[in-house]
Amino acid sequence: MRATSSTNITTSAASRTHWSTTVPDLGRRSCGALTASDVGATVQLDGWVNRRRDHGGLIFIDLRDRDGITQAVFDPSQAEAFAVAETLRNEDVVRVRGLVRRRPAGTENPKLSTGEVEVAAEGVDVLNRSLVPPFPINVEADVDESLRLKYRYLDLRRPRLQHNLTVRHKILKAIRDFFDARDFLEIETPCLIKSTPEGARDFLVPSRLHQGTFYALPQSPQILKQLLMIGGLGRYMQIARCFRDEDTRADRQPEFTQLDVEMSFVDEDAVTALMEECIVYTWRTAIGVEIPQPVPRLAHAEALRRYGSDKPDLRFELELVDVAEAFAGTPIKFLQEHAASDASRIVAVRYPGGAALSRRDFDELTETAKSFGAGGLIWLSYAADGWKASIQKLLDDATVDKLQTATSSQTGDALLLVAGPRDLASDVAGKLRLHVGERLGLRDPEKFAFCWVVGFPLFERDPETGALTPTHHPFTSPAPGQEALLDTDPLSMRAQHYDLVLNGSELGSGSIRIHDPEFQRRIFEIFGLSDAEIEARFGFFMEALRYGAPPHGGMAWGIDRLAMLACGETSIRDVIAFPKNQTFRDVMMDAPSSVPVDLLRDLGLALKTKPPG
RNA sequence: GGCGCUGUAGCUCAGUUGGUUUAGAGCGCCGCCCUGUCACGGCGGAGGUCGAGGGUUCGAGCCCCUUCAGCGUCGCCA
Repeated sequence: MRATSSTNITTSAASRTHWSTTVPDLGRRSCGALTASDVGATVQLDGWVNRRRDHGGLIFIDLRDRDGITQAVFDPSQAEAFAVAETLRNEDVVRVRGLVRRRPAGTENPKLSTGEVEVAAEGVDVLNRSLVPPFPINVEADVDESLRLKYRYLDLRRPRLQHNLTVRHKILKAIRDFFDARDFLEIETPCLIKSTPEGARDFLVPSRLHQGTFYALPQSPQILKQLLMIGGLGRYMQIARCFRDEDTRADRQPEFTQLDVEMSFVDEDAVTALMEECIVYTWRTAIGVEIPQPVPRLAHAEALRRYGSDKPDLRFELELVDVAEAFAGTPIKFLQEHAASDASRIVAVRYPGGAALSRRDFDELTETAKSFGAGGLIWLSYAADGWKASIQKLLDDATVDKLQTATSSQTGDALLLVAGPRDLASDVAGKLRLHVGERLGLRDPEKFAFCWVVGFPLFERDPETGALTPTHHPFTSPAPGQEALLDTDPLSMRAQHYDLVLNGSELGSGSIRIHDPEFQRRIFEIFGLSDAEIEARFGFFMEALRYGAPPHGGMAWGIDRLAMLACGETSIRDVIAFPKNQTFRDVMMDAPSSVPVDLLRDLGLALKTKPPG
């Protein structure tokens, strides 16, 4: 579903009338260009038959191209053209010549930009015929996505995808213009690189010339852009393709596009300030939306406390409220324990108007909370005739009043209470907050609420193994002056890391990088790498750090998601020209697919698993 | 990888408790008619391995098992 289908894409006057390189052909027009001021001109239109309305003695052909739709009228007085028009069908490709004339009074079509006029056809060439398309091109019908993907070239003819790809182009153009104006160089980095143990699984490319060895496709240009800084390029950007061989998931593609940026001699404030300017400029230029500045900055801990998420949706308030105090003397044992423990939280999510919900609604909310990982949910409602709660008999008026004051609840509101270990309670409450926001229609897709989240911990504990792992990637520098904590209290270290968040989605993240080789080596060690592994996998990088690596930092944005949100779409597949489906297959080309045995032999490979089919 | 939902005409879908003959509808498609439509209109027509395989039953689109595909969701993805 598109929420911002009304977003206007304006096309410049020049491209409207002459978007072909065909010269000289002064009569050539796009199908969205003609207006009353063209009346009297003889023109030529090339396009697809969007629809034919055959009245027997008069035939209307709606001619469509990317720019719009123009009505051509065929009259028996032009016998030859009329005879051709009788044979036209949807998606045939035609060239129509004729005179632009004003439509008869009362027959104008206000739905078309060209609706005041029509072309009285004098001649028509059929440039190509079309089979009957497997799904309608000329109406916004609901079509199974796998069918759309199989015939992607037909889906691309529809206005929705043409609009989305236009917006995406404008975003990329705005970004490039922005960085070009600030002395950044767009530098291409290779796609055939070395496999390095990073976060995700690498795609591998077997080498024919060096059998038994493999290139890896980059998960991101991370190391390469750091090497560009060591190479003294100073300011780099790239619209880069990245590849990760991970398990499938909604809104994930095995290849995706990143804006990649890196700068030397900068600190966190410099990078975030620049990137903030960039997003403001991009939104303004690409979709005409002004982002209020400054973009709010939230500390990581603060984001978790107030919103229960490190990527909070700031389109609405409904902040979480800690209410442990109200339960200090409660007879309810588990609440009393959580209230007393520093490792726990008791969090209230206010549900405006929630007192009107039925018992059954609250039961459903409880199930929802459980699906988020909660042990259970306590609800409390402030109805006009008194309060009600899931633990009615265990609550007293004083506690209920305290809760109402603490959460600024009004009569008619409800509270959803979650108690548990700090991280879990925050997470569940944060998800409930989003759920309530969703139910109340507060997550308006036409609203854009950006924020920065900063001050992430440098390390976290792997919940399964208990081992220390970098919160983001192993190249992130700790906050200035904290290096010594590595030996004493690593979990207290803050990272010079920053996330840009939009409407509850992480759009991108960046950091100031480590440029000290010894410190980098120690981080790799914590990452679980032995000296031998560091040498084998990152030896080239470690060596580079020793040749005068400048301080540097940067950021990367997910362009697919950015474009998706800008277009008001809910799937990144709708802003990618040729996406893979949910199982990462290209159903149009049929990829991945088996290959001839000779190719494998040339590569020195043999299959252990027979390909299907 | 786990769980859930879906699979019937080209498309979007209906199909009752397992039992009316030839499995329906709208759109699309084909033919004929129609000079102001723009979701044109009128009349007529074609079009189905009910995802695949197996089972239960006198009888299966419907129930059971297996399998394939798609979608959604969670794990996973620095």
